[in-house]
Amino acid sequence: MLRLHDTATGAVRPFELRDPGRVSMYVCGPTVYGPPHLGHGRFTLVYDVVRRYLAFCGLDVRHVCNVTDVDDKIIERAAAEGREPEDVAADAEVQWWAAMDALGALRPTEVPHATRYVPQMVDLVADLVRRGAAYETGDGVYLSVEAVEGYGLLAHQPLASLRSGARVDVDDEKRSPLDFALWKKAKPGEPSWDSPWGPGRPGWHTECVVMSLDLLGEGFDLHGGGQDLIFPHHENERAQAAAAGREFARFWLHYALVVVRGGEKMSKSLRNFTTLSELVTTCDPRAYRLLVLRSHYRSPIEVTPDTIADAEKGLDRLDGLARRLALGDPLDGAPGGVVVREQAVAAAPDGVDEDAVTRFCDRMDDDLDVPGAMAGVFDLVSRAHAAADAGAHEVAARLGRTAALLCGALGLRLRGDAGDVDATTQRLVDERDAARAERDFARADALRDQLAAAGWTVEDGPDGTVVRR
RNA sequence: GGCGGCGUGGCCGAGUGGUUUAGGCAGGGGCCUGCAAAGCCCCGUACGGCGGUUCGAUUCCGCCCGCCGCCUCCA
Repeated sequence: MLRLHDTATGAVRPFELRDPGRVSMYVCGPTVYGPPHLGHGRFTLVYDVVRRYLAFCGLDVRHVCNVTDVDDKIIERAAAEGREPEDVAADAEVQWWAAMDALGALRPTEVPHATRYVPQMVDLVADLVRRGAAYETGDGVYLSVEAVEGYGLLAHQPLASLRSGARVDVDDEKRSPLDFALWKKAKPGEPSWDSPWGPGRPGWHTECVVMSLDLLGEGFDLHGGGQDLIFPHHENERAQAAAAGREFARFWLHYALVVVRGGEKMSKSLRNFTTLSELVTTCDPRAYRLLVLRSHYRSPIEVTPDTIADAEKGLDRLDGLARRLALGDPLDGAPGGVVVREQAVAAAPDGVDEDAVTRFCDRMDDDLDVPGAMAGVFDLVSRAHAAADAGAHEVAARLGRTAALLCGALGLRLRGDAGDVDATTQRLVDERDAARAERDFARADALRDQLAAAGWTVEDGPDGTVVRR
């Protein structure tokens, strides 16, 4: 039974589902106005792993991830570039999915867009006004946080102390500095929709309330995002749902942020980010997944050239086993693109090491201790090599297959092929084999140097020379 | 000012009240190899500081120091 840390209670507790066997999860996706960076990559990878693990356990997962396609940032960007806001959003969204695909993440099962839900948002805001929880001002409609039972639940702070720390500008029309916009009245040139309060657009927090409840229903299982969304975004979502008398998320799952050298968080506003497209050109995207898998989701990860290089080495160790044992990829042809434990165990003709799978799940069930689970995978790698060295090929195959299976469960594909070897390179390899057969080692070494200069690592195995990049 | 988190061996990074180790990377020794590479075996007696609880704490409690996050937009 999976146990998860819930931000609302601050405790790790059993992940009990609303509907047994089915998981409903909603994660706060991007505002599409610029290129996604490493932090967004972690976002996608963390929830990709959550989803895959739930599926691995045999659960049917609905994974909703919204796209915010109307927002101040988009409007500002459009104005600055002399473009239409919807074009800015559309282009940024294309970039978003390209980057997430490159990371090997499954697409969410549903991707609602804010602009498609405006009428329903208007209904929610009107309902909140009707209930006396929201009020109209000169520039919009605001939620009165005073009217919300338990405001501060996620921030773990009472209303008074939140108010004392508030850095927002004083607005005479707002009853409390913490009151937030549900509806923003349109200024000239801004995208707008009709409403009882005149033309305008929805505030940021409202869309997630409406879309999550529409798609997943009240009391859905899991709501997630980065730790930077806890307050005010998620607090304000919960506040609206509570004020509207709707049951909201049962669990709140927040992951820690990506930090740069020195521990400062990576963010667009600090301008210290690396885009995912840059990352993917400099390293194997699987290395970034492994980097994310090596730390717990609630710990910050430091991404630097050194930590990426470290992950690449680890990846090479995993790939090395796949090469040696010619392991297949359990994700190839997997229904839904996910590995399911029971099916995988049943399908493997020579079996898998079920003890290792159980240990893996024990670690994962403990609030997703992915690093602990991966330690077990690396342990399998060592044991598989040792078995192969000892000539116990069936044992080695079973252990190796298990390692590949568990990597696949976390969305990490191992690569067992050495990559395409071009004709020129193959000729050098053949020449080197011939030289070695004649014990002309000076020539063999010269050829190895030549191959190395071209970026190939040369390995002499029992079946002759093998090269790889 | 309020709230929360973190400080583990050269580096990254889990975990735990005590007889037996996370794991990866780097490093040292050995085996294998024509030499390498890959792989295997062995090696490092780590838990910010000061007190307290305890038979015993890195693990619980308190204080202190340092770092970070949130309280404004942000994955």
